[in-house]
Amino acid sequence: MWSLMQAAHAVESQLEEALAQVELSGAKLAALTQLVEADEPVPLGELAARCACVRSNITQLVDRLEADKLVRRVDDAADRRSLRAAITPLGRERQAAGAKKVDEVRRKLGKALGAIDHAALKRALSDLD
Amino acid sequence: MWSLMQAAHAVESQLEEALAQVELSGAKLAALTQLVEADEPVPLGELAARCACVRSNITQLVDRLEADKLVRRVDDAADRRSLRAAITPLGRERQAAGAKKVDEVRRKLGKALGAIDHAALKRALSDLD
DNA sequence: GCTGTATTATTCATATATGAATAAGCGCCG
DNA sequence: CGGCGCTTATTCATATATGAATAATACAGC
Repeated sequence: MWSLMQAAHAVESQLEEALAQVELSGAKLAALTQLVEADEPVPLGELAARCACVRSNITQLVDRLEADKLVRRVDDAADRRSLRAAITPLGRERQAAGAKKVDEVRRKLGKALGAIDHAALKRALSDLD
Repeated sequence: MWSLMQAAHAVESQLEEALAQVELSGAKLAALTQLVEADEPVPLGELAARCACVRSNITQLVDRLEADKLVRRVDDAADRRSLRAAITPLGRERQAAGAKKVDEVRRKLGKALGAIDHAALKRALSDLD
């Protein structure tokens, strides 16, 4: 159990370090990736759901992304309560750069990680509910 | 890679949830456990090293543990810069309760996790440096 | 013994996360 | 239509983590 968590932690560190080289964090990249995949402005609540976190977290994350000029808040025409996160051209670029970094890490660690029993891991996951 | 991290994340959630039942968090239990194992007051910098985190983190963590009456700061006779974290009787009780909870989780997840290739995980760990 | 460097803990700013409380707007039901 | 309940996002308080800057103390070498 502890080795599992140590390994995951180590992988996370590698990812964060690689992403820092393009001025991103895991959280920021995750949000940007959702926006790229949606390919249209996404309501903040929806974004929270897709990032599997609570809304107040997204509020702050989008604050920071907006300060970085990677995302803009746009009004929702249909519902005045709702704001949508719209990715900027710079945001798209940054997301691509981040995805590339992640892929490099994935490749670098692929061999060692590939040796882990994937089926066992999946079973572990299903046992956690 | 993603399943590894998901699995670790899920295990962490289980642990935090179990620990919450005895009013502890992972971070608090880790610190208390170090103090129990040391069996004497530990300088805060030393505690930071053993918890694998930076000093300022320990400062805050010990603030909270002190507020919980689980730990006391005591002066170091030999070095007036240094403060040591001393576990209280209540702290010992709480640590024991927390360790028990962790063990329950370990047992509950042991079977699924046991099927993971431990050697592969260790190799992955060594490849991360 | 004094001075400069290193080490101690703390504070501050920041990032990420949660959950409770709040404010604003939507929509249904009577 | 009007009010009430739900959903929206935000704010606030808190927990955890990092790293930079600060203050106090220790210690080595002159």
